[in-house]
Amino acid sequence: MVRAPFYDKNGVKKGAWSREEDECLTAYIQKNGHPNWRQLPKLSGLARCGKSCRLRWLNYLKPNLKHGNYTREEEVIIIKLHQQLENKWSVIAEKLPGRTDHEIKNYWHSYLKKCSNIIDNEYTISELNSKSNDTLEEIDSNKNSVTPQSPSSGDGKDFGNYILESSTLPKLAETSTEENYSPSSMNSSLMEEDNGAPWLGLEEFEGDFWNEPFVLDDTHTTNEISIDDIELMISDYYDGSYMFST
DNA sequence: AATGTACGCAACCGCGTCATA
DNA sequence: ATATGACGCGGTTGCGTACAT
Repeated sequence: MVRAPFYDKNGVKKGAWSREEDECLTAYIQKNGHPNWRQLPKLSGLARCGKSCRLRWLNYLKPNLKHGNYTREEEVIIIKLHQQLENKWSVIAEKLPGRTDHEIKNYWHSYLKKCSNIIDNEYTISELNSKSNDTLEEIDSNKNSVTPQSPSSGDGKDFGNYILESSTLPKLAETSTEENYSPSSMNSSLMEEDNGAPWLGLEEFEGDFWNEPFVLDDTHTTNEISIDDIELMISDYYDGSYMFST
C-alpha cells in the first residue's frame, strides 16, 4: 500500500518505514525529544531525512493518536469547519484531539468531500443542529443519490461492512506482522479507547446520522466543543482574535 | 481465474513562514 | 535590514487492496 523502500543517490532512505526504524525513532525521541529535526537522523542513526522523521513521528508514532473510526461528530465538525476555513487542515486538526492534519486531509479527499456535497452549503451549522427529522429526511434522500463509500475499507466499496471489517484496531491486531505491521499497534496502550462508531453499517447509517438532529456527543471527544463554539471559533478566526489552543 | 479499475493510505515534494545570526 | 536555515503546511504521487468484469 505504501511506497517500497529505496535509497536515493545521497544514501538517504525513502519509502515505507520498517518496524526497526519506527522503534529507533520512537526510542530516540522519548529519550531526547526532537529539538532539531535535521540533526535527528544523524544522532539517532537513522538513514532518513529530518523531514521524513518529523512526518513519521507527528502523524503515526506520536502517542495518543487516533486512527480511523471517525465519529459522526468528528465528521460533521470537519465538514463544517472545512466549509468555513477551507483547506486549513492544521487549524481543523486542532479541534479534533488525536487527529492530525495529515489524516484529516486524507479523510477529506477520500470520503468527506462527497458527504459535504450533500449538505452543500444549504444549511448552517445551527440549522443542521435544529433540523426536524422531516427536513433531514430530505437531506437523506439527496444523500442516497450520492452513495458515499466507506473510507477505510481499502477500496471503499464494502460500505456495509465498514465497522465489521475495517474497524482499525481489530484489523491492526490481526495484521500486525513484520510485513504488514502498523505502528498503531505500538501505541495501542497509549490510545484512549475509541467508542465511536462512524456508522453502524449501511442500514443504520441511513437511518441515524442523516435523520437525527445533530448533537455533539461528549462521549466521543475529549475536548468539549459545541456548535456555538465552532461558529464563534470561525468568526474569531477571521477577525484574528481567536487563539487556537488544545 | 485473470485482468481491469477504483479507491485509500502513507509517503514525498515544494513553498511559505519564522527564527536567528 | 538582509541572508540563511529549519520547520510546518498543503498538494501530489505511488502502491497495495478489493471489487467488477
